[in-house]
Amino acid sequence: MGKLVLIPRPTIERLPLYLRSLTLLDESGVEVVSSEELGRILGITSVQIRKDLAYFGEFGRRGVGYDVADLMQQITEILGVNRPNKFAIVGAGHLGQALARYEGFTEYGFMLAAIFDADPKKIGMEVAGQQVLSADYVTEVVKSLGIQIGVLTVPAPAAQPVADQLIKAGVRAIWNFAPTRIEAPIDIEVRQENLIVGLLALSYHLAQGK
Amino acid sequence: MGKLVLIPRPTIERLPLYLRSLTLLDESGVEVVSSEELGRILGITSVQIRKDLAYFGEFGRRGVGYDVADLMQQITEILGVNRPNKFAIVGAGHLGQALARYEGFTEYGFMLAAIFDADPKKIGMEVAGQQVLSADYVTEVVKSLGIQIGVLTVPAPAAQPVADQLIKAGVRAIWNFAPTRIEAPIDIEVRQENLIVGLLALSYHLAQGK
DNA sequence: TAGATTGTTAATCGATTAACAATC
DNA sequence: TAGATTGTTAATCGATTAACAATC
Repeated sequence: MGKLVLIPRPTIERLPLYLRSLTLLDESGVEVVSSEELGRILGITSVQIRKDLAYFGEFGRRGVGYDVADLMQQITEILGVNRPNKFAIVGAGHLGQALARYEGFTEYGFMLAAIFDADPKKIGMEVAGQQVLSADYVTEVVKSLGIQIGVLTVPAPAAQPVADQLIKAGVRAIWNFAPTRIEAPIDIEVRQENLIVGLLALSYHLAQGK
Repeated sequence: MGKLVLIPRPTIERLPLYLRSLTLLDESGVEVVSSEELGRILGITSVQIRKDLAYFGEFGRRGVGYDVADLMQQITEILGVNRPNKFAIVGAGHLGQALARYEGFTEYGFMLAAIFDADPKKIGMEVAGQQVLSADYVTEVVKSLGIQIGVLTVPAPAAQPVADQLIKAGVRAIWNFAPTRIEAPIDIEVRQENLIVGLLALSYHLAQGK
């Protein structure tokens, strides 16, 4: 049983969009939505949406559409946001602090369990209800709190060593904002988020006069 | 002349990675690099790199490799980072401030030309050497300073109206961090950066016990 | 039953990878 | 010349879109 077909990465990345729109629809009292309507809201074709959902099951009713509350529930479970998820931030600079205070994460049950920094000036500071801890305690704290997700907002040279510590401490997923690739065992999910890429891609389009 | 072949989006997004690695190589005195070596550094196959570069010209020397300084220069021009690029941030919350202070952008010649917020408490605050201006002046200021890139770090409901103002003021590219789609004419390049997507995609992998 | 809309199979499109000729 | 490495053409792979049967 289980995943015989590999789910395309783009499909996984669209699920959060579906979830968000469904939540908004639910809040405005809508009970049923068609893939056509959902597609209009998100700027995605209805076929794409049906194809994506079909990877996980038959959630709709032919001739009718999808039950908003039910589909929300299904996607919530698929994405694993039906339970609190603890994450730690390493690097309490501007970006680390901004992510720590980002309310969107809390809405989906993500809890900032710890925030670390190597700079003595930052240690002890309060950020989003958490005291900044010394980066020396990453392994210890992450292990004892059972934190599963690590967010890296450290300078590039620190990224790999900190990632190693996080992995050793039991983290299973790493969200890396440092502009450098990190190596990790295949069972650790690493997501590279390079902000420079975003800005330079925009710049490219300006440069092409497009 | 010109773009007869459409450049794949993934190719454009890899160019900044090449540029970064080349800069590091250049700084450590390396003068020539092969696609093989560059690929090893970045975790990308050498064929991929050669294919990507070939869209823009013949930059290498067969049997030798690529001249680091020359290739840097070429990519710099392709990406349009060979001249100062002005950008404005709308939304001086935590994320907006973090982006305003992000030093990586400055390194590539991006200049924060203005930062705006609608909240009277934030107006007048100094962020990264700029006073936060009232969002009422977006159109006026963006137009008079000739700002071409707008960064949106406003709440979802404000995203579209602010985007409209930016476009009216002459912005040609928008980097949208608000978790909502924005509509824009096709000649305006819009990049959607949804942080929730990143975290939920990681969560998905945890949920699948992968 | 007729109309609407899903879920699935087949066709197309786009990007990556493989193979290899060109050439330094 | 032999070895190395690029640039390009062809093959493969993966994702999206089209077509349509199933069914509410």
